[in-house]
Amino acid sequence: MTTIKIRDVAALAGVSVGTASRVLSGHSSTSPESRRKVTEAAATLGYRLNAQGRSLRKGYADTIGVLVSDIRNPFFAEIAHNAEQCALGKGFATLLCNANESIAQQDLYLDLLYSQRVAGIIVAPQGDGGGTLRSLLTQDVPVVFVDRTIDGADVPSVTSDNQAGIAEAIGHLAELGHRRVGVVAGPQATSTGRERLVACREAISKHGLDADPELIVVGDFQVESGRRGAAALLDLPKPPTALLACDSLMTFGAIEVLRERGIKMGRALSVIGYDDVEAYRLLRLGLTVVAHDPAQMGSLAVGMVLDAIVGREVSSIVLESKLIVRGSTAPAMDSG
Amino acid sequence: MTTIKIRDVAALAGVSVGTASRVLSGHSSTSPESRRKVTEAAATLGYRLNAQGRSLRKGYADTIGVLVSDIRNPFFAEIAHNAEQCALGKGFATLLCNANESIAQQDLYLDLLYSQRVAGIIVAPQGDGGGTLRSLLTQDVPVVFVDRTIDGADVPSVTSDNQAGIAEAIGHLAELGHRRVGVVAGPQATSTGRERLVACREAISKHGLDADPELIVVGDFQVESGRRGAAALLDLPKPPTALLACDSLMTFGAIEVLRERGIKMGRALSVIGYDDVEAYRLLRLGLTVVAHDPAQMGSLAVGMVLDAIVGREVSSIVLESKLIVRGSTAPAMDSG
DNA sequence: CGGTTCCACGGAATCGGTTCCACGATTGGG
DNA sequence: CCCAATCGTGGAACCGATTCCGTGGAACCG
Repeated sequence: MTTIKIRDVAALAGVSVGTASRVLSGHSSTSPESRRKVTEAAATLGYRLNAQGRSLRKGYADTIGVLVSDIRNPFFAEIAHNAEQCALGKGFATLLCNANESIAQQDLYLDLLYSQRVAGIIVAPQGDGGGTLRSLLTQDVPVVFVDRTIDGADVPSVTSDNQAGIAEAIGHLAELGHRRVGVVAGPQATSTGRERLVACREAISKHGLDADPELIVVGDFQVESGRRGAAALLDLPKPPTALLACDSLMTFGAIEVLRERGIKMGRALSVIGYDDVEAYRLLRLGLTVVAHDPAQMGSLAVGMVLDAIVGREVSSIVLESKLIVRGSTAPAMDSG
Repeated sequence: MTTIKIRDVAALAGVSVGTASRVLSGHSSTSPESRRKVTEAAATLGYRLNAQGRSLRKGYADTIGVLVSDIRNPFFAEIAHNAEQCALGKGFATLLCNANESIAQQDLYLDLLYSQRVAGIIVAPQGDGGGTLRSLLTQDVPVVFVDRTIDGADVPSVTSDNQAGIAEAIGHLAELGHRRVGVVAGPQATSTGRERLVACREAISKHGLDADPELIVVGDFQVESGRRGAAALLDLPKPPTALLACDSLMTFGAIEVLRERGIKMGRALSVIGYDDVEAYRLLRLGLTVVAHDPAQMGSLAVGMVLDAIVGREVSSIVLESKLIVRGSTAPAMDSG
């Protein structure tokens, strides 16, 4: 079956290609008579637009790109889902891409999105801002960062106040009498990984907690690294009495280890997780978490990128990050 | 900044556009000399391909579409992630779309994917196969169904043996002495929802369990409907002693209700969940589940659609679906 | 040394819509 | 009644890359 082009529609309708195009894209004035004939012909033939042809001529597509770092991470899935729904409401379709926490894949998909001439790009970036990302910023496609940023890049962003969230979390543990707090930090190639680690060190020092460097392990935002990190901390000669994991997937991994070792959260060990993910509700006592609002991040980012597309000034937004206390944190048992 | 076209590259390299194209796409023979000059010129100018132009001319793109029904569902996130990684390995980029369990959105994104002239489409379909889906199948773009199917549609698919999985699950409960098994079934607009419900009824009847129709409630594959369903079952005058939820998100919802009511899984109530999702490991005693292999579903679907693209015959695959017994199921307490 | 083959290349047609331009017809105002 | 403005339309140029076709030159063989 050969595909139907606008030429065929025009022929059947007995009008010129130009008129058919005007009717189908609906932007110029056309007579009711040709509107009827063209619409009818298109329906009869089952005509379907070729987006390539259209956006080649128009120079851009009614499409935005959303590039998240890991679609299996429920936090990013929520951002992506919300961004997509919000964009759809504004008449933009979304191309969702998955960098899989790999800079090479991030570059690959940025290239793809740009080559598709999407109208704008929302990205949770990683790396140092080199590679495709840097060269992309010199092009005229609007980019908005979400969740993460790149140092020195002049790009509007929607982020959370990581520093405040972490400070509150460590403060909470300090109040409960914990002196040795283990931290499973995120990758230092991401702004969130760096900010959260810095905030941890600051808060630990501010509250005069044990600053033993062995109490900090660095993971990569994946479940497995949460497992390794938690295991390493628990295996220390003098293990921590509380544990903070700086990302939802690493939190999963850490909790798995506690399960396997029969360590009870909120009793033998206090635990603070990251992102208030739906799945945490499976825990009987609940999980104390540093919470963000991924849904809002997604929709705000879409608003910003659409503003940028029509040339409006947009400025960065920092959302609140706050501690939600549930059953997984409790006073230190062997304190003082 | 005006965008760089292949014409500019050719000019700087001192060759014709034809030669520049041949070098950059690398399919025809070119002299080492022009290869060097063109590559150099492209790098100097920061040339980036316009995919619109290319695929308009070639008639298709090196891109496949993956349309899942809910990206926040970890089961589909896993399928999508795996499909995308697998496709990437074969040189295809993936456009990931989210139907959000809505037929209208499914149609919208199918239209989008087709208008982008993707080389093939993987979809977890819903509805009766009408609308855009039916007309899409008359076009020449290969389609592969994943997880779900549409009755009467002649489309290759990768699915799980729902019937066997459910039979095993109900059999397990029957062996443990349960007579009243509550079921939170999926939406009847999906093949998986229908198959699983039928399998439940068959198994319940086969084992001579209580066939009280009130023991079956129908949800929509979302967390909230799992909550409502579980609550309704527990509120029955004569509540079930075991519960089976037919999807991962509804399982989440059901467990939340048990948490809130302080009902202990594996003691007061036996619970069987669906899909062996990572998050279930948060449960201390583990969750007995009917498990599939979403990773394999994703990669098999990609293999099939790529085969179909090059014109090979492909036939449907039914993957195993099996029960994994963990701590959430136990002998009935008030049995006999 | 002559003829054939093959390679690399330039030029041009092409993919499918959109939009500019020009023209004829219709309408309204003076 | 005539001129001007307006509207709808057909035709053609155009977006950027690929690919077909034809040609010139080098290489190879007899």
